[in-house]
Amino acid sequence: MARTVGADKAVTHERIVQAAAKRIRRNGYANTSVADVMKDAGLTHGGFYAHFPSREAMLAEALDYAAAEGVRSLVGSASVDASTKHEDYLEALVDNYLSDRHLESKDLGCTIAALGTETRRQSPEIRAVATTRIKELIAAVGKATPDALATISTLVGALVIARIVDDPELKDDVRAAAKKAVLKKRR
Amino acid sequence: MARTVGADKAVTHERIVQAAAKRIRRNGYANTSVADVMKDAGLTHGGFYAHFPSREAMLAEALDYAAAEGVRSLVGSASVDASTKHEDYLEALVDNYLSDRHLESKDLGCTIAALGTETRRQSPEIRAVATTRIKELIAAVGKATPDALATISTLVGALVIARIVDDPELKDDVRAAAKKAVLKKRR
Amino acid sequence: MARTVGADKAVTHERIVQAAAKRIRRNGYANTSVADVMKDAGLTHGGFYAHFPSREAMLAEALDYAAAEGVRSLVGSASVDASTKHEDYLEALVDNYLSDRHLESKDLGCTIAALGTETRRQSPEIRAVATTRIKELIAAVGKATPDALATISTLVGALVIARIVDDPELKDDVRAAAKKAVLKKRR
Amino acid sequence: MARTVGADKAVTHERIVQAAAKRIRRNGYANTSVADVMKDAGLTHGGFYAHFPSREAMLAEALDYAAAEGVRSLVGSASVDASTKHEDYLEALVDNYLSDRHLESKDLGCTIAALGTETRRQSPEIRAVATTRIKELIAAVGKATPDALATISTLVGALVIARIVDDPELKDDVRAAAKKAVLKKRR
DNA sequence: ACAACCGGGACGGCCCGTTCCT
DNA sequence: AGGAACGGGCCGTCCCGGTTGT
Repeated sequence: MARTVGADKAVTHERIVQAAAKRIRRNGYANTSVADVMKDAGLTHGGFYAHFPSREAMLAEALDYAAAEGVRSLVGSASVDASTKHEDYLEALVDNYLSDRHLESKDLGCTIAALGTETRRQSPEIRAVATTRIKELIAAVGKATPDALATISTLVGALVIARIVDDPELKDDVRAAAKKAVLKKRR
Repeated sequence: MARTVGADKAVTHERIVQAAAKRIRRNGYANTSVADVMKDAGLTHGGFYAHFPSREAMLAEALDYAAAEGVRSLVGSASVDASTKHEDYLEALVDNYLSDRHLESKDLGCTIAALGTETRRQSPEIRAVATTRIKELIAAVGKATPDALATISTLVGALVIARIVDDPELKDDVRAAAKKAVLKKRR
Repeated sequence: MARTVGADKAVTHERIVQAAAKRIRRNGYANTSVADVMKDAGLTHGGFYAHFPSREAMLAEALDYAAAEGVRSLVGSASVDASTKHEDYLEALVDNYLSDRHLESKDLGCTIAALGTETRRQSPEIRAVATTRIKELIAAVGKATPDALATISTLVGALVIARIVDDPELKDDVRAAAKKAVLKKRR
Repeated sequence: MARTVGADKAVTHERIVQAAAKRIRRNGYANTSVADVMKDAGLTHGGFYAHFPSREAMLAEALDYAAAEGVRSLVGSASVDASTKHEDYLEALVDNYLSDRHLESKDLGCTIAALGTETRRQSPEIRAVATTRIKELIAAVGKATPDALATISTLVGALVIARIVDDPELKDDVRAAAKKAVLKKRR
């Protein structure tokens, strides 16, 4: 549709951000080049600086987008409604987080488990974005358990470790241990 | 520069590995250049390929060295001896892991918390090294608690998160929650 | 001592400087790219930063080289020896400066007439180099006439103007007027 | 931005030329980008090619405008009227040209002293424009002295040199020598 | 034989002049 | 006249061989 020209630009901007959000989770910040992102978005690298003042700014937006999506998918996927009991909700959430799909996912999912150790070395702007979204995540998980901080820590750590190791059995053990630890606390 | 004339080749090799081990934790794999490492080691980058077949191989050795050191420092710092009670040992270990010094440390300490999310994207060789060292870490922590897997997950996750966020209060909350969760399980 | 290797590097360095010295006079600073200079020097641009910390530093060296050569060619070409009288020396110098060869020269000759108005906009480092060489030029011309400053100004101005205009007659008029003005003062 | 709705196209054209005229004197041809000029003119760079067939054509017009203004300011500032004696007129003109204000001026004043050495490397169109305006300048100065060509050469050369050097004393010496040389000839 | 070094090719982010389509 | 996009170029950096002197 030939809507407003400004809308076109906003749409393109969003497309770039989405492409970048995928790329950073899959390849990390350092291996996310402007040209690659633009190509993923169906554009050439020439027009990039009409949309962002710098690569840095794009990365910040991409992280924001990715992290928001991560929170949504974590909370939302735990098919929850008003009638769900807290215990069931928490268990669904944990199962979702530690699921094979999430574990193997490369360009979606939790940004802490995907970019955590790299985010520390990014600019203050990016870290501020991360901080905001982490607080959001904490608030969301807080609805399921009073131990949101420890729960998130355990889940993130387990996923990071499980994603590193090449031993399938160890992968499973880590996840099982994390699940048990998180749910045990509820008793 | 004829400063390494008397040096054994193995010694030079080791010096390069140590320099790289520091650099990868501080800057990540991607931001660790051959030239920088060699400069840190007091050499020129010209002779690098006399010591390693590729940058990749150096990174693998560097991770191995860094991870071994990480395990040692984690276990060793919790000044433990045969007479120490398990509860005290675990608490010392946790306090050490979550200490300000470790949190702020940039070129030393736990390699999972420093390089975890990047290691997933490295070569199989590097991941194999990581896997071996992680198992070693699990065994070491297993001497302090039967819940080694969950304990490590929680600690790693907490440190990763605390290192990302720019909110000091949140930093402390995350660490406190992790400590409580880890020690509570012992009761 | 590995001086032949080092000498090789010094030779290459010099070759790059010479190529750059030609290029800046022919094309100006702005149109002198690192890749072009390296190509002129028979190299690829990949190795450039082993010889210079930055393009800027190369430009400064290139200007220094070009200006020194300019002074030499101006003074030296005025075939002068101990027996030459001052009047003859000055006239030879002026004729040389205003000669067709110098006028048409694109990559050799006086750097003030070639780069003067661009040098003003360069970095302080480059302007410092230019200042030093200009003082050298003044001293050299001062051996031929007490009015070195005015003489140089007139000659430079005339050459700049003659090089701009596309009217051959005007070119000649400007040069003739400058010559007359410079030599008249000696009477 | 509908701010030029009522503006005549010729007016906009003129505004662009004026902005470009300032920019080329301040930054040189090479550092004058289409986008910057348009921004200075209060427009976006999208509409540029509705006014000029190319950047080159704009530069030619800009030089023409700048040079015409340069001639006007040089002759006009030497507040002259029919009753002014030639000697006084010439002195006023020289003082004006060598004034601190003109020396320090970055986006106004004599285009030969501002763009001389760069103009040589521009297209024939631009050089033709320059030639025409230089002849105009010669005619204007010719009303004050029969030695217009030498006078202009000396003044331009002095200003170019004084603008390069970073030594304030040398700056003054060059200007003083040029003034003396130009006025001495009248005796 | 071996370590150091110079050099090469490629790619990174950023910017520019220009065109197409409104 | 504007907005969006394109293709190419530039500076700087990287990882890695070929060559050379010891």
